[in-house]
Amino acid sequence: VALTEDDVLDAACAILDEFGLADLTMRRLGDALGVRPGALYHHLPNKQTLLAHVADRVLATVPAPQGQWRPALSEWASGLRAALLARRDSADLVASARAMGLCRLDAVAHPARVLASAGVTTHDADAAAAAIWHFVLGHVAEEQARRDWERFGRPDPAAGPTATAATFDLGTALLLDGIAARFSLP
Amino acid sequence: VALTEDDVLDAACAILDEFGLADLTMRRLGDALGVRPGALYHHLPNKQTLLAHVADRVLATVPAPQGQWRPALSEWASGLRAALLARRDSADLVASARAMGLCRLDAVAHPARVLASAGVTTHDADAAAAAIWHFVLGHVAEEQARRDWERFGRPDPAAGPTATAATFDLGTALLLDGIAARFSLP
DNA sequence: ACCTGAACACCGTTCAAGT
DNA sequence: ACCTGAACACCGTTCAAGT
Repeated sequence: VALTEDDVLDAACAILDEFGLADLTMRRLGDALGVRPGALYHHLPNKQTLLAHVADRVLATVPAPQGQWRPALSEWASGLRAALLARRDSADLVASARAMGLCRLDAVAHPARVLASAGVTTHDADAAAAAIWHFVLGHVAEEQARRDWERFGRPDPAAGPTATAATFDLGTALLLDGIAARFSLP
Repeated sequence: VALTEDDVLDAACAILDEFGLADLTMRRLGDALGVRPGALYHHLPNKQTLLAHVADRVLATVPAPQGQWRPALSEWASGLRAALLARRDSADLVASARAMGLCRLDAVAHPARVLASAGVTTHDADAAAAAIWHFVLGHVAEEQARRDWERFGRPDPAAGPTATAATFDLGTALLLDGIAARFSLP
């Protein structure tokens, strides 16, 4: 039976979760699928788009925000964080994939629309949604990097304040408070 | 004359600015210094710490915050962004270097102290400073990624809202408004 | 159409041997 | 102490040739 692009993506996700982004290599991927590295290029143009498709898979699992703006954006932020934490090293993946435009932009367009329909300028709504997006990606990137580092690093004793669920909740609360104050939303 | 660790870092910064992080390789670095790749390992244990030292150099140029909390944090945020934008691809560099603890933690400790001396719990101050940190790094990472992509990518027509100076200023304003509101600071 | 086999042009890192 | 020469174990990608 012939290989599918979905088969390749499934195997890529499995390697990612088990061994991390540094070990997700075209050769290892070929091995996992019982195929030579070159065969992968019949299903994907290059590694870059492979990673972009994995990033798209991750973002596809974050639920679209709905309801009143504040709970909607709050749940969107934690939903995005949960989706990223569920797939190892995916914050870096999504960040670089989005930069090259291969990533689904809806991810940040949806929350912007929520703010826009609450009465905020589309210009301000875009910027505010982007601010939450950047905070979440930066926060989770640090969480996942530390997780990778702990997996085979030293105990890493007094390394300062750690990025955790509590710092995440406070960060998003600050942004939502700021949105409420600056755009005078209820 | 013998090579210094500073010589290696200087050459690394030059390659970074001219060719980007993807082309900053131990072999190219050796070529730029007129030396074999293996010779670099007499001055640095590995590439990872080389990158961490470059990240430290970048962070060393961001001025420490002082004065009233709001202008102090505002200037610290834009100072951090300016320092990162001055060195190509440095946002990714700093993010990964900080994850492994090799980076100077003072970078985020200073703004936290500003908030603490304004009357905020050290716990909350740490989290709020980390929130600004994560936003800035996420924002600049996207700016630099897009800059890299434009350097030899397609025109990239309607790629949605771009990370720019305006979105940066609004994002930090939201965070500062949130800090003022949540911690009831003047 | 899909895959093999084999190559091309690279990597980071190590280490005996020279000076 | 510092560097060379040469190797080791990898990379992503391409492409004729097979089926």
